[in-house]
Amino acid sequence: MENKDSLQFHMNMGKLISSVHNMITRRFVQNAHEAGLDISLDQWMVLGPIHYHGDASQKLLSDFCFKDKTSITRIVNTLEKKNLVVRVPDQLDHRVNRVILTTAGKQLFNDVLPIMDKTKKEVSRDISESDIETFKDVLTKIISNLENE
Amino acid sequence: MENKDSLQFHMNMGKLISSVHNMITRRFVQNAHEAGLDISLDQWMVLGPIHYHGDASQKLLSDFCFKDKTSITRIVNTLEKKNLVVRVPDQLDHRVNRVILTTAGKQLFNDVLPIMDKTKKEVSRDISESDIETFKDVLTKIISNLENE
DNA sequence: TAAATAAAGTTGAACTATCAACTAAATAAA
DNA sequence: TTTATTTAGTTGATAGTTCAACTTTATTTA
Repeated sequence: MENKDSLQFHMNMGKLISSVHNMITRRFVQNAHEAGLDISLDQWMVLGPIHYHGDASQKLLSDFCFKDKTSITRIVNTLEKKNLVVRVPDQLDHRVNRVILTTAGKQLFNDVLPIMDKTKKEVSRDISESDIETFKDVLTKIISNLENE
Repeated sequence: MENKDSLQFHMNMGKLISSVHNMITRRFVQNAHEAGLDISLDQWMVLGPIHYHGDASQKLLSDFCFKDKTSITRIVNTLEKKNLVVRVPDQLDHRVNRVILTTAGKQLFNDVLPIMDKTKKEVSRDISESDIETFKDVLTKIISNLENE
């Protein structure tokens, strides 16, 4: 495996991020699956803000998750199909959907929290607090670098 | 946008990585498109190792890119459809495909290199060398944390 | 050597991402 | 007020991801 390691050494940032992204996604789904929970990382990333906001519009979810509105439409479709959320048309602005957690959705949210923690621990094992901080700072900085179109 | 910023502040690592991954992908494709080049980040991530190795098997590409063999199959399909690569059956092991760059593939590779550089510069603008180093170290460490299944 | 197992790729299905084109409703401009 | 523009969301098309099931070829092992 020395060959692979040496290749890895040459990986650029984009490839590293993409690889890490895929690996975290896989590990999260795997951990959830082992706990008998059926949820993808993207579904979770949308479910969180829905829980947090109470009645988020899809536009807000889109901004918050840095996902395209089309992606949000389809993830909410999936969540709705699984009876985890419902769309409620806004009374004032008829263009807007408010996305609300069902009881099953709230239940799942609470069940997934420890899975999230477990995954987070596996990801950041043997990495110092200060390195994690720098890591998150850099990620945040990259977001602001790329945000202004 | 203070609201959005404060939300961003609460983003956990997984969400940050996922957001950054999506944003880099988008920016790369956008930069390529502005230069008249039609290539996705995933296609680029596979094209690179093909160029580097000369006659990589799909298995090697899979390991190197940390992508599922199914993903490699489909990305190579796309690259082949665009006449950028060809699959050549291995003479010794008939299970193996060797993936080779065509002339057009080599040309595109060279054309995309500066796009990659430009994107890299945009991504890492105003981030110190040492923070970038820490950032890459953490990514590499996460990969090794998650690699052992 | 014959049978079992492992490895390299492919295919189908379900989900996500992105782009472009679209509908419907709200707001701005004339 | 009527028209133009913007905004929220959906739909269709194409590409990539993952899982499971499958084919074909190599390698083990009995």
